[in-house]
Amino acid sequence: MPTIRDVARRAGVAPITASRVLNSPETVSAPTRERVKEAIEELGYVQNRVARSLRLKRTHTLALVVTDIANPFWTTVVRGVEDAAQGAGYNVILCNTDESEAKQQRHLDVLLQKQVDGILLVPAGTSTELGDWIRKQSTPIVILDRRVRSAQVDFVCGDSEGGAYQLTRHLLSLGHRRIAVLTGPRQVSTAEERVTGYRRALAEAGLQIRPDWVRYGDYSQESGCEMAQQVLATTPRPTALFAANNVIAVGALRALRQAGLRVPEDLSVVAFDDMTSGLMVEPFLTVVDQPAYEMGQRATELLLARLSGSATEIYQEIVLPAELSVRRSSSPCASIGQLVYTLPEAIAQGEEVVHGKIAGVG
Amino acid sequence: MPTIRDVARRAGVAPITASRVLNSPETVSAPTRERVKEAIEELGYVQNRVARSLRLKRTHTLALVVTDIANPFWTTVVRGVEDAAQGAGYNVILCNTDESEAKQQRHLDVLLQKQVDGILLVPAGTSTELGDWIRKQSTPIVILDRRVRSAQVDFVCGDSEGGAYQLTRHLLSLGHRRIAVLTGPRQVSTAEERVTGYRRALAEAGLQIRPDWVRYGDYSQESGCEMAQQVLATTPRPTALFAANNVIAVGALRALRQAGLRVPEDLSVVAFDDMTSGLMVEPFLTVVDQPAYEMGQRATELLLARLSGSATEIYQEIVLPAELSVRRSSSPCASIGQLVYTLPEAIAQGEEVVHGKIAGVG
DNA sequence: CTGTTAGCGCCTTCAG
DNA sequence: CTGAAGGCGCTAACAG
Repeated sequence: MPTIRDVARRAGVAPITASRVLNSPETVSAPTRERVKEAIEELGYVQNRVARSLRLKRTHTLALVVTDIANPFWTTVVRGVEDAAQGAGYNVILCNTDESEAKQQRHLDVLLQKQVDGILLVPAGTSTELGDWIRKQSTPIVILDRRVRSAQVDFVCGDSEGGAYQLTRHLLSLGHRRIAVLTGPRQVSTAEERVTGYRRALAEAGLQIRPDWVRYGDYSQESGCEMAQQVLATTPRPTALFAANNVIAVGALRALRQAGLRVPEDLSVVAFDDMTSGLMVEPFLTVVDQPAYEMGQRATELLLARLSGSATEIYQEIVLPAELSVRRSSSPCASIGQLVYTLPEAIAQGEEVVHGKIAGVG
Repeated sequence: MPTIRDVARRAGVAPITASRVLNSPETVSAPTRERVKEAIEELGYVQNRVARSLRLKRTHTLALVVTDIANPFWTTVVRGVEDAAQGAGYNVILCNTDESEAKQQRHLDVLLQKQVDGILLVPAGTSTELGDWIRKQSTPIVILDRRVRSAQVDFVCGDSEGGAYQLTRHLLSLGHRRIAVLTGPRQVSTAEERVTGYRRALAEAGLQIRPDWVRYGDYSQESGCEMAQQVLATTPRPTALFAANNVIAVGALRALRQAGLRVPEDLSVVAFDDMTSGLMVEPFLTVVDQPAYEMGQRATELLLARLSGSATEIYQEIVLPAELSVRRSSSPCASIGQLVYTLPEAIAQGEEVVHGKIAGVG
């Protein structure tokens, strides 16, 4: 492998001159430049960016640490990150944590050792002390999707609460009153915020929250299936299910099928996150869709801004809107045809009210 | 950022000793080792792997260049690569080419400059001279999915011809005679091999190939939609469509819906590649599924074997079997209820035979 | 078991 | 506009 010295020798110049031809050609006279370029061509010289990185203390490489790239939501985020990074001349190292904090820490350690210029991180599991750890690092880190405690960090996410609120409102507007939510781990902000949105919509409608219809799991298919089975075992059973992500939704739908229940005839199902990016022929599931691509893109732009030092000192929090797509999996509630939004309306309709809440649902 | 010299100074040893504690602890006496470890701890020392890579001429980084990570097939391959790489202590830089050879070459150049230890490449577009280029490089490269000309390279792929043959046989066994194939670019090996499998199955069944039922496109949804429209415009129109990948299938299904045709009642549809890895609730499409995860895994293992020099000198070609999953999108042909496999059988059933082929279909 | 020397390939400084 | 010297942080090779 020829080095820049070989190029220089062949062109009859000093190595630094060859270097300049590569990195700031305008500072070299045209004839010299030509000779160097010829030498490069003849030798098939390939610049060694590892040496360059060592010298410059910049690798032009970012890292993206996600829970699981196989989830189409993350796939799309990855694509957004990739495109934004490539556009700015950066490469991306991809890592999966599978929600394991140990794996996450191992990845982060290696990434810092490899001197990546910045890290985009979807915190795995609970990641309790991650916030403190991040603040100790000098490498810029942007957090995606899930809030970390003590949030003195840049953060980009979708509107979990708002999206959950929209989905729940949608179900309410279809006349559903008995709505269960199947969510992720209690410590994961998205899981909790989606429950919050659900609660808000129910509260606004004057409905009580029934605790056994709020189930926490681990964002896995198995968990979705189990949680669905659990809420189906309650009496009266819910008329609608809200799955807090796409994977849970799949698990829940499996449980429903196993129970011989049809969607939406017997039960409506709605979910957070779309299933696949455009590869669905006739999308079935009513969802709120987060702008996954944009999330990756914006997060990367924010990270790059930090790298170039052009970002303000204040940490940013970017919340992207989630958009409702009503499809076939949600339909009017068979038992209750009428929407009940407010307590006064409920009373007007002759609903029984107990302790300021509509009875018979909690 | 403390360096290994700082650690050494603090521990009262030479830098090389500190280095040894990191890289081959067993060669250092226990007490010295402890002192060095303490120093590392106290200083919060982080090894600089860029410097290490420069010295060792190994980066422990692989590159994976795919056409589009957003396609769930590639997503799964990526995951297989990731896992195999992580397991062996390697990181993966991900690049998308979007079928652009220019983009591909830009990526490859940078990756070589970054001194990646090996490259996994899904050749973009036609990549005519890629084979020659690869042989010139000293960096090990494993080709995925698509054959390159002059194949003195390691290669891992799914069984395109066999899979296409299976799908076509499946349609034939349902009584279909008028089967169109919608494939990718003529120069892409997978596109051509899938047509070959289709031809073989038809030939075996004694059926003529009708040229306007063999359409070449570019593996895009638009292309799939257009090709479907084109074959639908023929008379008599096909009773079954074979889409040579999942994206084409989606485009074709869109075209069918726009034309008001039901699947499978009016037309059967089968496809190469599954849609999403497990996120489909009730998979609809009959497909042959390539073992995408395993493909990534095997390719990575092969690459790693090359890196460690343990691989034989002979280039390997690994062809993984594709597996048929019969689902709802394919059903018995309405007009012909009976399977015709061989010419003699056809004659026995009173079919008109012209030039040794069954008439009325070509 | 430990240390000295030297150099991986590049680019910043400072001088010509 | 061009060059000489030096060092980024690390680890082989060779002493001791």
